[in-house]
Amino acid sequence: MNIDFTAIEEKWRKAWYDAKINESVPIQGKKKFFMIFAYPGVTGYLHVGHMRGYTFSDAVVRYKMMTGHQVLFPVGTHATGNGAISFAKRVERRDVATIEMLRANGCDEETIAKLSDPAEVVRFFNQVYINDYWKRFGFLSDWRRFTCTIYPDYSKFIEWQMRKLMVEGLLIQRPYFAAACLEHGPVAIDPSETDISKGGNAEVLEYLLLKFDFEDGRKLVAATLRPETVFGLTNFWLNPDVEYVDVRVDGEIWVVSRPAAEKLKLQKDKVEVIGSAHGASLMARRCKAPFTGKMIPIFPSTLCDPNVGSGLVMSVPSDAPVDWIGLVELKKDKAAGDRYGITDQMIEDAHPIPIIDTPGWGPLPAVEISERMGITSLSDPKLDDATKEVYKTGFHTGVMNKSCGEYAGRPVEQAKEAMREEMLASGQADVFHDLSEEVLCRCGAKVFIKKIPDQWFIDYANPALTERSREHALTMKILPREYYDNIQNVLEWYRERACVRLGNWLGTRFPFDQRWIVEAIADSTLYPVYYVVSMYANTGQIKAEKMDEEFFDYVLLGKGDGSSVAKNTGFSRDVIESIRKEFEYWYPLDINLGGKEHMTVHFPVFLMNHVAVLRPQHWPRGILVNWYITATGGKISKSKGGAQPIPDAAERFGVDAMRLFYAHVASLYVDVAWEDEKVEGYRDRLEKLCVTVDELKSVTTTESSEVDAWLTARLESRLFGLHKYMEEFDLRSYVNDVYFETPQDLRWYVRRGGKNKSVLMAALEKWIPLMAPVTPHVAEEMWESIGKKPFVSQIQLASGSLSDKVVMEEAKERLVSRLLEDISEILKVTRIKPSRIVVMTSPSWKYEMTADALAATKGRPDISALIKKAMVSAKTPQEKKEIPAYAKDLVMNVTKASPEDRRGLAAPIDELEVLKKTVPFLQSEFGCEVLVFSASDPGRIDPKGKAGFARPGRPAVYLE
RNA sequence: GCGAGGGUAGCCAAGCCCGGUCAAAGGCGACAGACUCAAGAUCUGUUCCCGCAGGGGUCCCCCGGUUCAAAUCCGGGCCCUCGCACCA
Repeated sequence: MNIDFTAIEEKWRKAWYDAKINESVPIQGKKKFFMIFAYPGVTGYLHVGHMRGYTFSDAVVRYKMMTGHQVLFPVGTHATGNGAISFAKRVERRDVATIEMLRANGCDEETIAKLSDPAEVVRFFNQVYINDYWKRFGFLSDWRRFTCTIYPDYSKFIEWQMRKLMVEGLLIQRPYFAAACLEHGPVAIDPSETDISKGGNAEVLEYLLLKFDFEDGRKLVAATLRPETVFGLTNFWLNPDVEYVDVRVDGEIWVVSRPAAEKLKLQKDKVEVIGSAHGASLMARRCKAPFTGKMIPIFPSTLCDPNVGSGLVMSVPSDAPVDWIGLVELKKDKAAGDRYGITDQMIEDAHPIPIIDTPGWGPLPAVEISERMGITSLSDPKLDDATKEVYKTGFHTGVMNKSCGEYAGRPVEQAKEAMREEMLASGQADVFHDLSEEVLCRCGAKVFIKKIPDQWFIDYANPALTERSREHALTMKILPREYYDNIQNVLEWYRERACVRLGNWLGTRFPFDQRWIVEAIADSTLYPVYYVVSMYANTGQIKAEKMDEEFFDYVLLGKGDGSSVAKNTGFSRDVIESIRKEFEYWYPLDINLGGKEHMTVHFPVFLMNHVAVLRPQHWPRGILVNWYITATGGKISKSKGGAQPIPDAAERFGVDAMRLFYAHVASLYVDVAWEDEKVEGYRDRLEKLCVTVDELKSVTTTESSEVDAWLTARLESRLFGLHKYMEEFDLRSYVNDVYFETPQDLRWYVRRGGKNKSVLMAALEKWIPLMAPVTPHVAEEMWESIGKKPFVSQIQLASGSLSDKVVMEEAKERLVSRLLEDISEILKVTRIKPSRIVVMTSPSWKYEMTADALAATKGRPDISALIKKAMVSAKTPQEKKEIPAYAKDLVMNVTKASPEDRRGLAAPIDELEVLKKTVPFLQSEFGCEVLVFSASDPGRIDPKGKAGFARPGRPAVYLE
């Protein structure tokens, strides 16, 4: 069969949206379910991987809709930041990759021309996301509520949120050191290099500047990451070929390199270059080390890079391989020594001083590792690794040794921090930020670290807020389970977070200072709230410019007076009241689903902002995290492309096949590679199911059979299990049952001789709706094909049950299928072609003993009690002989039995009767005569004495 | 640096929290049989090793431990992946 999935999708999509079944309306008194997925940033086309989480959400929402809930499933987009701006810039300068990517996605030239405007970029992609992705996939989202973070009404909401945070005392100001281009302001340093043209992997390093007193009162300033090593100082390094400058800082005169002076100007107030000093002139003189007061000589080193740190370096040859090798080389270089007046004795005096005891290392790790790695020259590239290794092990496992004064005996990790504080407090040191590698702005200019003296932060470290959030998180449904635990730690460790920024960004102006734009995380954490309001703004019933603090306070916090709000905003009182009522109805948010990248950023602040601003009854109730769909070779990247456009994939595989793939290919909580063949497999599966439905609905026979009751019961029990899965949002198990196990049931029914039209139709009427959450288009089509009225999407699913009757029917059929397996196994092993099969059910005493064993079970049944009881009522000597062995066997089986087996064994079924009715089926399966006896029937046919094998649930078999 | 997750049969992937139901679900692939003129589709069966009676052996990255019992718990090791540090 060749099914035109695209046509089916189009048909039902249109039908749903025409009938507006996606529009959310509160029904007071009815249960509600409110779910969102973390809206995507508008930075280009999405790829097939992104649809995983979105589709999962839609499936959950559809399921909820079919189980008695009014649902709200709104969508929006996030355009704050520089994504659209940098996209527009790439288009403007006709960036080849960007243009090609647009064309590959079917974008025409006229549109491309428009996309050099960021606002157009946002408008364009908003439309792409809605139409080409979400509607195309049949989402039952309420489109009337769509919002975007740069809409004016959304901005009003963000302003309100910032005001509330201010009132709560959660907005604080303090200095901050940010990467910035002097021309273009702050830039983001990240591997995708959206703002920059070089240096995406750079890190911001925090150096400590140590001040060394020089004889004339100036201070030589060395930058270091390891202040604790001052105890091992032996000398100072300066580059004789580099120009150094005198800089006036806070009344002191510092000597640093010229680039360092420029950087300092950006990070400290009133920094002034007042003179210059050539490195060579300082050679062989002495300076006084901070902290220890030791006098050390100044030696030349060409390795002092004026662009790194301060351009001056302190030398600790015991723990820094570079310093050690520097000394070794200097010793060999007589010419340099002579030139600068450095004697052998001076170098000799600069021998390494052991300062840190590190397990597994000798007293001088730098010397040791240089020898081990065979490093003898400063040009050896292995120096980097050597330095890292010594630093890492020393920092984590080292202890300051006895020559470290009051710090002796303290772990390096602690000593470092304590010494830093002490030197800063005494004015012997200062802090300096620098980038670990060169970073260039898009404009080509160098990026520096710049002090922002008055940066605003949201105080997520606030202890009360943290505590309340953590407590609330414990009451939430957070999946996967690991994250439920881990979010406690994330919340605990969460620190102040910069919430506004300068520069050219899209977003909302900070209400307390218009120079700032609210940062992209800060404006995307409380927003589920806004979907309640957005619909009214979209329809023009309320106007952005009038949405003031009083308005939001009233509808979201229940504060104030409705008539006053109406008067001041000019909005209709009815509208205001219904927004407020809707908010009270839909909130709190039941589930927020987002990718795993949100675990340490979005989710914690999402939670904390709710806790900070809203009333407790409106705090969120659940978080679901999804892992990624990756490309076979690695992560599918938005910017780097390489993945097929979503509409193309939809056309090629069918939307429902993709939806099925997402839902079933793996648990939500693992990454999984996208493979065309797999998706094709799911498409084939769907086609098969369509065929199955077609065949079953065409059955016209009305004869009843033994298995009619079983099929009905089976679906009851499946239904019951499915709801259990969905309580845990375990869509994968749900799909496995609906799409793979249930068709097996139907096949078994037919194989067993089931052919009753009305039983089959009843089964289809139960089964097809179960597919509606995951493959809704195909489900609607099937539903229609069996003569039902649309929409299957709106059918209420039965709850299912595990009643005694259901258990008994399942146990009966299990008896039959197990017998079938046993016989097949024996046939396989013996390679007999049977002429007759004899089946023997257990003697009654075995049933009795089994019942006793099951009843006794709390832990293990008592073997001897079972034996004693059976012996008393034993009728024959043969029986007495069998009892002990059987009892032992039974106890083992009962302890190991699954709940299902246990229920089956306990079910009161007459095995002899059931099996006698199965004789025709067995005869046709094996093509020979089948006889059924009780093992205690004197007339049984059992020449090889197999009757003893009989157990309840597992009759004995004799073949010949 | 700070933090998280993971290594299961030819492949993908459940199971692990709550030890016995586990030779380990399901899918894919492969093989065999049925149907068919044939192929495809579909259905049935097999797919770690041994076995002419429904059984036995070995197994879930490696090593060790706890236990009557470990894929599952604990300790150590090797390897992989990912998140964060004003991209969102």
